[in-house]
Amino acid sequence: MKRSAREFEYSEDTLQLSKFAKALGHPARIIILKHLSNQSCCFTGDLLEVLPLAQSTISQHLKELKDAGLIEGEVNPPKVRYCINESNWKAAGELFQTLFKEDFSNINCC
Amino acid sequence: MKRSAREFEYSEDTLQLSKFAKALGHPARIIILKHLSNQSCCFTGDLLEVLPLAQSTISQHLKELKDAGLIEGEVNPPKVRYCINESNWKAAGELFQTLFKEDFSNINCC
DNA sequence: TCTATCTATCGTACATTTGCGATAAACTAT
DNA sequence: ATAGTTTATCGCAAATGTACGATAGATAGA
Repeated sequence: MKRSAREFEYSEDTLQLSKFAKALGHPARIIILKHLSNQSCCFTGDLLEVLPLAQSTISQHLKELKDAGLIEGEVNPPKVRYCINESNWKAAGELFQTLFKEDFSNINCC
Repeated sequence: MKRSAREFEYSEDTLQLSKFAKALGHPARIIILKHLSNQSCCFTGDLLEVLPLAQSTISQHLKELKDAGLIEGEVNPPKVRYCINESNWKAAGELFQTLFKEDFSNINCC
């Protein structure tokens, strides 16, 4: 096994899953996603009412969620409406479900 | 809404979910968890054969997974056997499932 | 006791993340 | 044109994450 992270290729699924997970790895972003998936639909920056963060910080979190593909924004000046990106959301859900499908209930381990 | 991250309390579920997600937010740790959940059972540091990383780095990743509660290690000198922490694994699976349960299939959005 | 094996931890370097205020950009409405 | 509203981006500081080699600790076996 190569001892260099550079030349190694993780599988596409592994990379995708870790990317989604990383995007979920901050409580503010969980709040945003919960908010977006509760609102039956889209949404703009009244996140300022929901999160204890500066506008610029929230904008940054939105950008990360967008870069991860979990949400998308529709410019509707001067506002921007954010929604869950449904296909990627579905894909993410499936990747997590696959990872956690083992239940170990009948395995006598350790 | 307070404009200070310090004094704000995220809900327990949100914090727990983001903590689990953060632990999953690196491909090496995904590999480790997949490996541990495929082996029907426990495991030690033959992760060196699986990952392109130095032993110390792998040890660090294991520590993060352990700190997040996703795995546990049983010292069995000079080796250490790592296993999925089943109850936390189950809890994590449920938290993710809850987050992703919406399917949006009948909502006309954006 | 000495050696070999396995793992954790330390120290270090570099990159990324998180947060803020200030500012710019884009459009509406006056 | 001007002013107001909303959001993104810049610049900065502090904290955290990632990776490595070197070293320490714990134990089994010679």
